Amino acid sequence: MSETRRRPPGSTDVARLAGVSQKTVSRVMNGEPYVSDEIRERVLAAARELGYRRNTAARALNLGRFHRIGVVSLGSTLYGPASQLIELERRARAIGYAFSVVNTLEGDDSGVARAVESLLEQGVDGIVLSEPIDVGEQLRIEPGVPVLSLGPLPGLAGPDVIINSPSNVDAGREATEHLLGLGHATVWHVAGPGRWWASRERVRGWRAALAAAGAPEPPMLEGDWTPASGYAAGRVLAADPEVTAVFVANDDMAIGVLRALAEAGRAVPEQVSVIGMDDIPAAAYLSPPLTTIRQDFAASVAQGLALLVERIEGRPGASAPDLPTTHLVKRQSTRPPKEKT
Amino acid sequence: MSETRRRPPGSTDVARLAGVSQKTVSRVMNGEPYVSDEIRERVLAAARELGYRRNTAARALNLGRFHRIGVVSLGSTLYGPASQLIELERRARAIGYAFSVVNTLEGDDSGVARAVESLLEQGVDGIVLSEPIDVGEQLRIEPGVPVLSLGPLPGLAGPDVIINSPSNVDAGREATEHLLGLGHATVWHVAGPGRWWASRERVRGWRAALAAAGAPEPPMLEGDWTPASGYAAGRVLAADPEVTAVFVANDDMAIGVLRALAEAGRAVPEQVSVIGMDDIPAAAYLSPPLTTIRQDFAASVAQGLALLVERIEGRPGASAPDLPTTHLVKRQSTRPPKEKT
DNA sequence: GCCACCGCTGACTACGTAGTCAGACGCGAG
DNA sequence: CTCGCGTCTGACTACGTAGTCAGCGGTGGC
Repeated sequence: MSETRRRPPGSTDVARLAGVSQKTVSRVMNGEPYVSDEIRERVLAAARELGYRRNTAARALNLGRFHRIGVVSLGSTLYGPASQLIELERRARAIGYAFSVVNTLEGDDSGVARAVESLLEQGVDGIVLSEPIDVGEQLRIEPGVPVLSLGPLPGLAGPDVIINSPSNVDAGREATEHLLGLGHATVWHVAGPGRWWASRERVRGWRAALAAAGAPEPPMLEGDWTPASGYAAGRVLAADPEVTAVFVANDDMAIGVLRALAEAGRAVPEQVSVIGMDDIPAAAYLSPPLTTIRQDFAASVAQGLALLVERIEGRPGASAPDLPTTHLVKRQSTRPPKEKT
Repeated sequence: MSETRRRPPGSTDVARLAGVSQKTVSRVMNGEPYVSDEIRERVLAAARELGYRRNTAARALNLGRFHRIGVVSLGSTLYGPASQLIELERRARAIGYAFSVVNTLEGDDSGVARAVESLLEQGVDGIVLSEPIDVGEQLRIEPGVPVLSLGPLPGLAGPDVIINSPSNVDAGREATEHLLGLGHATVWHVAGPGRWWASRERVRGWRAALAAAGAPEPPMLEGDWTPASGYAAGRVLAADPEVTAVFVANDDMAIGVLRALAEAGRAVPEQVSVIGMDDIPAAAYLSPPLTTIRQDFAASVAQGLALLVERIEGRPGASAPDLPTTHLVKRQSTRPPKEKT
């Protein structure tokens, strides 16, 4: 007569088997003090026997917490965002939080707001905006749910908003300084989409480095992170003999730039130096192997999540220092310019 | 006297404001029939005013369902797996399911079992094994939670297991046939890691195509999906003048192979044809642009998830037909072999 | 010897939702 | 007019957990 369709065992079932009260089972499962070793053992044995597992729903209902953080991602397969997402999951799980993702399509303006709403509906204690891009509307977040934005975002405001960003300005500066340091008169830039905060920051770093060196600022090209857009920008650059050094805002676009330069017969690095960013696994195996800037997502993500969880759990928490999270990987796509033209 | 720390409004609060019973609010929120239009409007207005949102925890507790599917992923940034993951999320959300991810590190043998356990703990109605790789132990899944494996997996068994795979055998066969069709005497193969089901399937397709054409089967090389491992394999291939055609199991490794061949002075495609797999965005911008096999994850993922949800919800469901989900993208890295040596 | 206190345990209850069941009302058929 | 039915609404309850508080027995101080 198995009319009960295999309802998973509850703490009451364990309690019955162990001959204790339901509350005692709860105490044991939560590792609370004031339980004798003998009873603790008996409860654990009973739990093991029944395959007992705490019911998350009941727990969340009672505690008012889900122990879950939600992430709004753009759903791209780009190396940078993907790495960051993986790192977020790793960290979240390490500190005892489950991990939900909602992807929004870039270009869908109401996407972010809808994604946030969807996360709130499914129940999360905090939200991470993984790749901050400008959204058309003002983004108003339900008070009570802290939001961590991995980069500042105009239009995103509220008492529960935390901003914590990897140092993209530094990255842009470092790339540009590397090329200037090799002796190039100036450095061209193929930027990412202007809507992305990360793009704009890299541009700022580039500008800052040029200004500091007193180098003229060439017109900026803009891509959309894809090799195709890099290729388009590369054709423009290849047509200009003045161009001797290019900072491309990610490695994928750099692949396109490399291709365009090769097709135009502009040798890299002999005639044109190219530096990318991200250090994708393929970077070392391109022709030529690509000099690039690598970001340490692990550190910045860990720091951001720590801030978020502090806010969620209401602890004060010492705000960690800003670590340097970016460094140059020298390969063979950059070198000093040829003597004179 | 705001001693209540902003407890989110519940259906009772909405009911009070609308002057109806809590049960009626529940009916309205679930779109049940037998509610007069007037009351429905009043309830909706009250809900809007209070910013009411159904409490997922209470819902899940009552219904015994979480409306959430969990995915065990390998946490790699590889294009294929990443695309598949994004597609999974998209589909899951489209059919009303929330989406949890747990990454396991490859090589950690107990990783998959632990990841599954972690998903069960956080509460999911179904589990997807996104990139099936061999696990050391037998994988025993808690009965009652259906599991969808995106590929068959030895050691994975149980009444609740569903297998649904993209056609990797076909992909391997198609790649090999393309090269044979161009006139190559035989085709070498750089495979992915043997632990991955996808690798083994592609190998099977390769072998089948060779056998069908009566072509000799050269020794197989094995990489780990990375450009670095492709480079290592490429050096071996470059040293053998017999090699005129290579099927590389993914585009990333193909980048490494291309690099190794270029360094050895073996021209692609003049001396050696190379075909990859995945059609990563960069494939069209390599030197030379890479011929490759593209998989349609959208179709296979949608089908697999549909099967899983049928099982979860206990519906019978017509099993969809196996769609062809793979096709050849011809670019410039393959061509007929030179006449004689 | 009495009381206070500590260590341990359990009864009771709240959390927010939806299922069950019963009751109220209006309307048409007999 | 009455009966029956269909439409609409609400009271009550279960779901599984953990917080609160009370109670029990033993021990040490006075």
